[in-house]
Amino acid sequence: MEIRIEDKLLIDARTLKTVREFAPSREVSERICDFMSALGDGTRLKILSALAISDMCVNDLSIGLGLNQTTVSHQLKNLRSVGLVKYRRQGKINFYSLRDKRVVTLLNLVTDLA
Amino acid sequence: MEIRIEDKLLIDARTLKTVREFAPSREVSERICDFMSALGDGTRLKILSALAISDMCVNDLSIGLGLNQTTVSHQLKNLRSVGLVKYRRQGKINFYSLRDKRVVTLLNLVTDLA
DNA sequence: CCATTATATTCGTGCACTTTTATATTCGTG
DNA sequence: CACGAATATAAAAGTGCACGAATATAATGG
Repeated sequence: MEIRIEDKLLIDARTLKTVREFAPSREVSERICDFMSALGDGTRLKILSALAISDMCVNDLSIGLGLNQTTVSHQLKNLRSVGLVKYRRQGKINFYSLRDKRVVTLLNLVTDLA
Repeated sequence: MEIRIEDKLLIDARTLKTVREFAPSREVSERICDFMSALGDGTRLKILSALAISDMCVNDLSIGLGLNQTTVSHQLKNLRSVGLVKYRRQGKINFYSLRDKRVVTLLNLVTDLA
């Protein structure tokens, strides 16, 4: 009679099943990771914190936060790609804002936990 | 008369002041970033999702999730260093668990947002 | 149409992080 | 004590990513 790999585990088969079912799917996991990674960077955190107060254009973010313009532009692109910010164009100026205000809630929760 | 850099901004001085005051301090920002980065990795997310179901030892995590033992060990160390998990030793076995169940709440919130 | 302002993009570089391979450590058992 | 199991650590290899310099694009004003 053969011995399955699961028989070597300390946890029971039922728990293992639950663990595997609870695990986020490949796509969901990837979305979550991208989302969290976006919040796991000092520069992006600064930008988000600023946008939590007020919509701002790239130049204001750059000068107001003391960051290079290209750096801000880069990170805004990243934040856009994971859907954290949006912008509206007005002439030659781009006004950026948070796409979902719940991000502020999230940031507060994390600040408590961290 | 001199022109200060702030005079070039579109946002008013008052808003700028608020933005700068709201910005998390260096240390807080770093803690948040570390914390979020820890959640921004597929392997660590798997481990945390598993621990959300049940305390588990390294070997069970390794086999149950299909990951190398050393990889699990490394990532558990990372998760420990940001205070996301803890463990209790029992003989030669280390049982890992979530340090704060609110992490599950956080994960659910993020899953909604992402 | 030229200059200027605001923003984006391309590209190169350096650094940090993940993973793996190999080895060490710790603990239980015969 | 010798051995095997469970875990950790060290070293090496591969990868990704943030940042900045230079350049491009787009819009406005003269």
